[in-house]
Amino acid sequence: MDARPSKSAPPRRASAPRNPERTRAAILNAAIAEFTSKGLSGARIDRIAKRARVNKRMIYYYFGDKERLYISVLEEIYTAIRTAEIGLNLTDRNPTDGMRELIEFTWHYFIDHPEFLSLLATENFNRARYLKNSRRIRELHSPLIGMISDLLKRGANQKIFRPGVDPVELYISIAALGFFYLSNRYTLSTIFSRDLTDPEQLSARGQHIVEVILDFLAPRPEGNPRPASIQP
Amino acid sequence: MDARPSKSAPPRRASAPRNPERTRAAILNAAIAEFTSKGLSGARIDRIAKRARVNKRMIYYYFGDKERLYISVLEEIYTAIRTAEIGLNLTDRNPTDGMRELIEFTWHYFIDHPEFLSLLATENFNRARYLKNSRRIRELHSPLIGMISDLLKRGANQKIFRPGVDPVELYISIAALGFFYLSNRYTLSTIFSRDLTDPEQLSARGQHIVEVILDFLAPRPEGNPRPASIQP
Amino acid sequence: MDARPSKSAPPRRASAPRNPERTRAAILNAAIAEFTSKGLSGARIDRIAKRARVNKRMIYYYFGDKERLYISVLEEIYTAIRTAEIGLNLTDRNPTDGMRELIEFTWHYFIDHPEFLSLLATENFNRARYLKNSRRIRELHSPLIGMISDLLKRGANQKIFRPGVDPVELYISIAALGFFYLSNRYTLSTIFSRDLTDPEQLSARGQHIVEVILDFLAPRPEGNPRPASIQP
Amino acid sequence: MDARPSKSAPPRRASAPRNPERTRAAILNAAIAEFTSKGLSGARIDRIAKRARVNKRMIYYYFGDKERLYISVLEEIYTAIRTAEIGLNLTDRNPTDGMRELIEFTWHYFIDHPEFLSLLATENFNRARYLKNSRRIRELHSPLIGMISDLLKRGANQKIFRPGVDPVELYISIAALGFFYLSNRYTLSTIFSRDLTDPEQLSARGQHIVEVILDFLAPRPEGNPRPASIQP
DNA sequence: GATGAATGAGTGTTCATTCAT
DNA sequence: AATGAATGAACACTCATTCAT
Repeated sequence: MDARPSKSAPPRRASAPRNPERTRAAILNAAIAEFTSKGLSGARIDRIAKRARVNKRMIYYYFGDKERLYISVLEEIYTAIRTAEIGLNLTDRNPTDGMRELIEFTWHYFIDHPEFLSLLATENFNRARYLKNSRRIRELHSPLIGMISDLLKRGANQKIFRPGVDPVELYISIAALGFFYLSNRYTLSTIFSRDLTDPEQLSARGQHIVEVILDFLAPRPEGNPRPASIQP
Repeated sequence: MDARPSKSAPPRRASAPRNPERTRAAILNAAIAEFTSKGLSGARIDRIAKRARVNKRMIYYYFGDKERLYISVLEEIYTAIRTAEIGLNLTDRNPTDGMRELIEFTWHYFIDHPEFLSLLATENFNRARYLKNSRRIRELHSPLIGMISDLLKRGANQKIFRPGVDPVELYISIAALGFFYLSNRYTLSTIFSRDLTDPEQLSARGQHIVEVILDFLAPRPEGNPRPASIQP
Repeated sequence: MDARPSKSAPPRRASAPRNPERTRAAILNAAIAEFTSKGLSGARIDRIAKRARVNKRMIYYYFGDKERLYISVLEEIYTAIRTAEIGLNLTDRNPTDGMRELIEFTWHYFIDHPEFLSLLATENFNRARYLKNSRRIRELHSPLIGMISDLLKRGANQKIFRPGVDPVELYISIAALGFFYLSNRYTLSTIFSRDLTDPEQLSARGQHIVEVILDFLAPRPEGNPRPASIQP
Repeated sequence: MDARPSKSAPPRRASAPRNPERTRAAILNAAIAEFTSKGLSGARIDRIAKRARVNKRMIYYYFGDKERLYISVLEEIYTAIRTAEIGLNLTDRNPTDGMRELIEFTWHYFIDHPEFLSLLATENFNRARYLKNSRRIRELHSPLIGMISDLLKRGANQKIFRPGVDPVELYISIAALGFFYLSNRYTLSTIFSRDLTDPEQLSARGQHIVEVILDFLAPRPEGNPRPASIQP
């Protein structure tokens, strides 16, 4: 109604104008939140703009379209976890300690980064259609496998790990035991009438995962093979 | 469906008109396919009607709206897996055999029913908002837990399973090791450059899961605690 | 502001509801008007809906999208002129009379149907991209060429027309002399400071066109070739 | 443009920075191309900037807005053809030769300058709304009419042209026979299944136009009026 | 003179749902 | 029980134009 906007109340912005980096980051963060909570087809460009306190047009200016914004989000979150993993520096530890740390790190990373779980669920729902179009992603993951291989090798040499364990298979199991629990806790809590989000439950789950993986890695006692594996 | 197609016959339909049960079933199956491949927000009522060869209006006639149709789909697929599990009749087998059978059944059920994985992913994405509104679901799952409890108890009594294992925690791990591998195989295949859908990979994964779970269930050898669990 | 729409004034509609043919026709006529005045890229689906007093969604229901609506418009106007031409029944007249009638009909059709001129201008601007995709168009135009060929043949036999005139080339000239004058009258009026839309100007132009074409068709007088064509 | 591309050179531009004239010309040429191929409402400021290798803001700096840029384009192309016509120097030739040269020049100018045809089509589509706002345009066209009047007068005096021919009407016909053929060749080729763009067709059309116009200009043979013009 | 960043009002199109028969 | 027609609220994306430097 009033043509003269009052001096005292200019609308606050998350990104100061004329600050491209901040604008871009604000959009990216808003997009992570939106895609996390709504998925790809459920996400709304309008809401992302509002969350980022940015003109909708800017999203297209910086990212092209919804799809490429989504791909940027994927690259962002994958880069984040792989970067954090490298910071673990497991190569200096004894194999068991190192393995336990990796397991616990993974578990806590999943707990602390629900957006990672959610976005991966979304992307797998789409059969990784968008991830496949990302160039930056491919080379990102070999350090992780390298670290795990190193632990397994040293552990086998010291006879504290069984030999012949495949690092990819193992990592998938480490991730699976935590990822599935967390990403599916909503239906699981409902059908089993147990609140899996409860801190005690989470803590117990963490120990369970460590135990399951380390039991699997333990070498078979000589002359005393596990009953489980000698079933006819 | 019609064995005698006459010349003047109108185009065949999945559901003969004036056959309520068949119409309802056709809609439900079409909805399962659509929600599986597109998710909740991505699913289109129009496409479901087309898939079911049914007038769009019929969906509202039989199911009320999109949300209630989706809930019916959830009830349908949960009923299917729990019914199949009861058919296993594990109570007559020795604990190790029974456990292995349950693990393998679960793994193969997941492989054979991608709609189950996909719909659960969708529902968990929505934090089980719709499942919670279903009355039929709650009582469906206790037989499964009952069966697992029975196996664990008998195994512990015979000293072939370690004592004190929680049946819900265990089932979650059994499911996790297969579910995560399958539902996330698209991103995993991409980032690790390995085709996880390959039949050999699937077979190896099945054996891996059995081994991981049975290793965990194996009792600790007396005087020979696993190195893994005694790390300082 | 008022949530209760008053009984007395339900918005009038051009097309009664539940009358598909009328709805379709209303949309088509509105589209002709809109594409005529704004062109393809300037036309607005919203305005067409408003003109047709129809819900915007109905346009997509009946025509698919803007492009297919535009193609339907093209088919409509081409069908109209070719149908009108067939009604001329020139085959019963003497060649000169028949030719004059065709010329005058064409001239007056152009005057009376500015939408025809405008839509053809639009379509040629797009290099007939859309016309080429129309199946219904191709066979529409041979009757016209057939009629002209008949006139030319009879005229040549009676020695009142020169022989060897190509009917397509001739029709293009007949159309050109009227079409260009009318479609370009706006810039021509401006640059030559003469109101070409004035009825007297239009009438004079009609006579001019007849004269130009019939002069061209007249056979060369024996031993008296036209000076124009023997210039060194 | 630059003959000595140095190694460290920044990407070449159509307009070197800080060179106002070149920048302006680059924009104008890019605008001609864009308006020619897309029309007024279809033209995009962004694309013009890209074509001109110039910052979008510069267009506003030099031309004010899209509309004024478009008007500048119109002025440019009209100036070009009228300037070329003056170069013909018809006043020194005999009337028939002069007329034939004017006809052929016009025909070839249209063939060689599709942007002229296209932009006039666009402008007439808008009923010359923008041309009317141009001051520079009005006085541009009298030399052409002067030249035609001179030819007609001399021809009539020498009895090789019929008397009383209106120079504006005649020029419109000369232009019409070529302009319509070329600007509408896309739909005409489609509906008559004949490739009007073919060089042979173009050549035949040129001869046809000359013949039609010169036939019309030829004086009526005494005592032998053309049959065409004595119809009751 | 020149530029990257920012904006608000559209654009064509889609969707779940309801109406009338 | 079954159907074609109709609706309004979104939705992703675009555009000419302006701001700040």
